[in-house]
Amino acid sequence: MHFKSHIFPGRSLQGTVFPRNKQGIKQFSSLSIDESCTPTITDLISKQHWSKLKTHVQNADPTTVLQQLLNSGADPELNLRYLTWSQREFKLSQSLELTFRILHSLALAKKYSKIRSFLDKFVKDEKDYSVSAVFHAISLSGDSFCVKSIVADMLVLAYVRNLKTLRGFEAFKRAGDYGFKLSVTSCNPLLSGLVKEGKIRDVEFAYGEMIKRKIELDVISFNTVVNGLCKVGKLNRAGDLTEDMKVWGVSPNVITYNTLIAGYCKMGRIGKMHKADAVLKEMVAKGVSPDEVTYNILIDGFYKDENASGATRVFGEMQRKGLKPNVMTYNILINGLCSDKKVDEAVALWDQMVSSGLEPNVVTHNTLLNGFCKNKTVNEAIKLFNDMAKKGVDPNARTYTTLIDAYCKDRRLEDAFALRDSMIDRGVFPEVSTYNSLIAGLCRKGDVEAAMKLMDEMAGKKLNPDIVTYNILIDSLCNRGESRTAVKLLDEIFSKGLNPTHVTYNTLMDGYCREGNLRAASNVRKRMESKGKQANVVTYNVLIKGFCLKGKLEDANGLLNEMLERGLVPNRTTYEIIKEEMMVKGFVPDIEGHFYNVSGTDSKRK
DNA sequence: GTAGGGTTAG
Repeated sequence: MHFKSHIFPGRSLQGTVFPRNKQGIKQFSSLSIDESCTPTITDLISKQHWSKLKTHVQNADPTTVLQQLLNSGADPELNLRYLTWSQREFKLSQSLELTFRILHSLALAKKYSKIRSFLDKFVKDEKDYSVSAVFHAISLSGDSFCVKSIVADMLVLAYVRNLKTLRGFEAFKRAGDYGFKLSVTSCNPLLSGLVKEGKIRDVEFAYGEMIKRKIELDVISFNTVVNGLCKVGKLNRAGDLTEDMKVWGVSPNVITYNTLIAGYCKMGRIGKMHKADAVLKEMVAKGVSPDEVTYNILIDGFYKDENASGATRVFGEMQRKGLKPNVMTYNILINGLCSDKKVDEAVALWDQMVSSGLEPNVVTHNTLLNGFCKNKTVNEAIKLFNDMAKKGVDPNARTYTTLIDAYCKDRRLEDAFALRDSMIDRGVFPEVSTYNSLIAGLCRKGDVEAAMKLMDEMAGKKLNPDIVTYNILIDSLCNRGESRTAVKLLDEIFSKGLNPTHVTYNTLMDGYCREGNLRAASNVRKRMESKGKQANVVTYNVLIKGFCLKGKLEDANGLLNEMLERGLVPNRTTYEIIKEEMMVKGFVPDIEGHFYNVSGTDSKRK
């Protein structure tokens, strides 16, 4: 018997005009429903007799059938099953209204996991639905405001978990418009997603909204926002937030403090490790005990600040406190020693690590491998690389990239490309950085054509050039005295949605400086600053060098003063560039490397 | 299952 004739014998469904309820959803009159029909359909759905169901409904409008099911009060789970089946079978999208009415009824029945998995698929292949249309559908989906909030909440989470953070944020805002109450369970991942995408303004907006909407923020919410603020260098705001959270009855925990410490460590400011140490003292004073992570962050911070003795001191303190160094601690130490060119000590530490019962992981291997490479002992690196296979530590893309880069820098391009082939053979997929190393190698050789060919190969593998790729190209052009061509790449960078980094601008400035075009260099600086990027130490080094080369020592000195006033720490290069000139002008460096003006009355210029 | 730490390319 045919489904169509079952419901409305002798009438075409499509032509039927149904009365609408107040929400504008078509409704069946109870009189027009053949009571025996829905049980048949629900029975077929529950038994998953899809082909029978298909013959049953094929001449009916699938949407109308869905409405029929909804209004018959059938099990929402079966309605959902019919919904997904009909969409797949008839290659159509059921209306948002009906879809969310089903979700509403599922939520009423507390079948949350069904909703979760449905929404997961929904946000994955949702076509042109605007978030506002979806929210309109939610608002019409039923009577229970509370249940609608739950569905909205799950929708936000579904967006975020499927990396559609922007839509998640949009949904978060819409939820506010409708007054739906969201939970920290979805807001926290949203905050976290926004932080990962560097959308700190949105993070701050969402945070403010959460407070306004009286969503009870937990320690994770605060820590996520603190982390976001730290990532963009807003350390003061991050610190304030740590105070604010107490007002909301949430106490900072070890993760809050670790995040702050890491924030200070990553900042290129003068006295940053002093600040980091201050946070450490503060947390102890507040009764929060530092853990392994705290010490790992500090050790790494001291090494990156080129303060090996500080790092050693903290490492000792960690052990005195009874905290056991873990694999990551050793990785940090080994990396620190390698960057301090003390590869032998790094190897000794590796042995110490092994004898303490810890197993070097792939990062440990990559770190030491890199140490060997950077210290011109590529053969040692190869030995270590071969050891990995024996020990069953799988090399990853970074392992290969490190070696490939070393080969390239060693002008062994053939070996580099052979390694690229071998990694592919072993199922390790090259990354953009792998190609970047190879492109840089070819550029160094002056083989721009081959570099371009490699870019095509990347495109074929769906690997998009990143900002480093462009920086390499820019550097290569600048080295050939084609800074004017290089600067044109900036537009292309923006058009690809990439953001130039300090390196990008600094490389261009360096190019112009070496061409003696200080005016163009300072224009690049202006352009950089107009994008909200302040000159960093390298910027100053490049410009100071440019001025020195032109004999404009007054200007060079002015730049040095400017960088000191801005709290930037001149590095070894800065001093190497200007040492002679500065000494001539009556400045001598002190032990810490800061200049005293011995001829003037100025106090120490830090 | 939710928040913090380490390795590559410029």
